[in-house]
Amino acid sequence: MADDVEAVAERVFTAIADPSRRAVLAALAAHGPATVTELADRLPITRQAVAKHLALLTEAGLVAAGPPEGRRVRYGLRSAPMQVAQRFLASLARDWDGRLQALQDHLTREAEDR
Amino acid sequence: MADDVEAVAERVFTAIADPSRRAVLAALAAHGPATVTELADRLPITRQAVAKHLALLTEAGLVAAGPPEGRRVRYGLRSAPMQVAQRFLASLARDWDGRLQALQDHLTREAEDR
DNA sequence: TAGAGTCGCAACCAGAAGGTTGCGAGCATT
DNA sequence: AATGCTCGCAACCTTCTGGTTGCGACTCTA
Repeated sequence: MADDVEAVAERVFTAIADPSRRAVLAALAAHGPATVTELADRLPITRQAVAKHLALLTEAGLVAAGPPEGRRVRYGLRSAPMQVAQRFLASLARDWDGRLQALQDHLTREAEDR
Repeated sequence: MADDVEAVAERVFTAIADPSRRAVLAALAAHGPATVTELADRLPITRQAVAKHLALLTEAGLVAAGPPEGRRVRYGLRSAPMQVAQRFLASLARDWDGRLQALQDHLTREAEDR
């Protein structure tokens, strides 16, 4: 299903890297679940543009379609993938700092040898 | 200077969303600071492609050019922006959970009224 | 001083991304 | 039955992006 940590993180990052997408997420966070047209009203883009962004956000797991109320479909936030991305970032930073520390030691040793 | 939290986070996210860029960062983390051509040797892309990615990564603050050693230029990792992005993610998730909790309460109250 | 290696700049190309417009189809309300 | 919504699909356009190739310039060393 290709849902290992890095894959999830990649989708989350590409998702929230776009300003329009962040605007969609912000609108959902501010006013609660909403339909496509409601979001299109609040945002400066077309309904179809919103729909495309919602598709991508759904793919990333950040958003999910609620139970269909007649013909209307409401989308809501899902914070689970964010925590995965967060952990990914944390482990990355940890690796870097470890490497940087090792490099620092290495340079120190080199300087002492000289 | 446009270096508020959201701007930094956006650059970091777009930076690490790309697989080639993550590969560059991984190479730097694994073998320590390196020059453009060294990185191009380890990766399946051209030197110029690496150079472009390094420019973007530098712009994002994730990488920095070390002191020039003659003509050679070594690039190293900087983890500071990662922590900014991490905090950004954390605050986002917190906002969402708060909103979701509020919505949950709202629905519960509505159900009880009925 | 003549190579060999490294770097930066510019042009170019194909494909992906963000966005719009234009439909046709399903539910309502009147 | 007719109007008025909302939704989904498809085509199209423009810009951004990842990547390559082709130089010219600089540094080091034999």
